[in-house]
Amino acid sequence: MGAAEPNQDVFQAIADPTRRKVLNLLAGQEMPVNAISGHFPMSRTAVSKHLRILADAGLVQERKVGREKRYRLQPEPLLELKRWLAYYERFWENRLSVLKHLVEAEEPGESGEEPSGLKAVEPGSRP
Amino acid sequence: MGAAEPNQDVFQAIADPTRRKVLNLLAGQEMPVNAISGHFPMSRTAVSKHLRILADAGLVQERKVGREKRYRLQPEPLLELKRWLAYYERFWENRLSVLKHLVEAEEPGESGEEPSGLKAVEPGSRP
DNA sequence: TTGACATGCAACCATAAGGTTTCCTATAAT
DNA sequence: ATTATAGGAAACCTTATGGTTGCATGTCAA
Repeated sequence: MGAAEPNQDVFQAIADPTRRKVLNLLAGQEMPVNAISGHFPMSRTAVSKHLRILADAGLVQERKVGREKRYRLQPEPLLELKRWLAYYERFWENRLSVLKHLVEAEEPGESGEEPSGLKAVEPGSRP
Repeated sequence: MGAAEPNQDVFQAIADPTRRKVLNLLAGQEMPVNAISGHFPMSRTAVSKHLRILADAGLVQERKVGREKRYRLQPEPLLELKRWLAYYERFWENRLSVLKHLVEAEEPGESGEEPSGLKAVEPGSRP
């Protein structure tokens, strides 16, 4: 592994299924490393490395309590993902309104955007 | 590389910056491989492999036109990402609302709000 | 036809990524 | 003091991943 430099990419961080599961675990509560690693078939060290990657991406926050280190979810970096996604959202909404019923629990009146003439701009960089 | 098995993971597919840029290129229009690879500092073959990965993830669709193969965006698989994100959205919305309360410091009437005891369920699997 | 263009495939390469084991350092607990 | 617990760091291994070059194939243009 080798989480070399800080500020890892969020897309990269959530690419791994194990890390996504970790995020899920930490969603509800704060947890120490041992408790977390108990949910995985790999060594504690391996989980620890995943935690470092998540921390580098800013997705979890660590807090030392006694001899243990508790981790908690820090969802803010996911905003970048959300913005990226929002850019493409218009494309599929445009094409398949039939699939709309699959997108359950969607807020009504999200955004009334362009009908068709969609120009390609770098997603994630909005004025 | 070696795009071994079909049905690659979407999270994995969008983890690579090059592939995200490819998606961005294909957002507006359909493009042949050569035109796509023209936007990258790597060989055409390399881009072609990225296209295969995207295709395996269902994010692009190919269509043969004469001697060229045109690719177009197929955003539907991003729905999975959206659902995954939606699960975590509540967490940061929760926090932001707390922040909002702190900043505004308006009223003492913040009783019936966030119990903060959000239970962890597997995201992406909704009843 | 003959040749130029557009792509795919195979073989290969270097490095990153996920994992393991072994040790080392703090902090409790007895 | 001594021992047990929680976690991290170093060294190492294996496989994925991103990339290259060279060759083969299909298609359009002359």
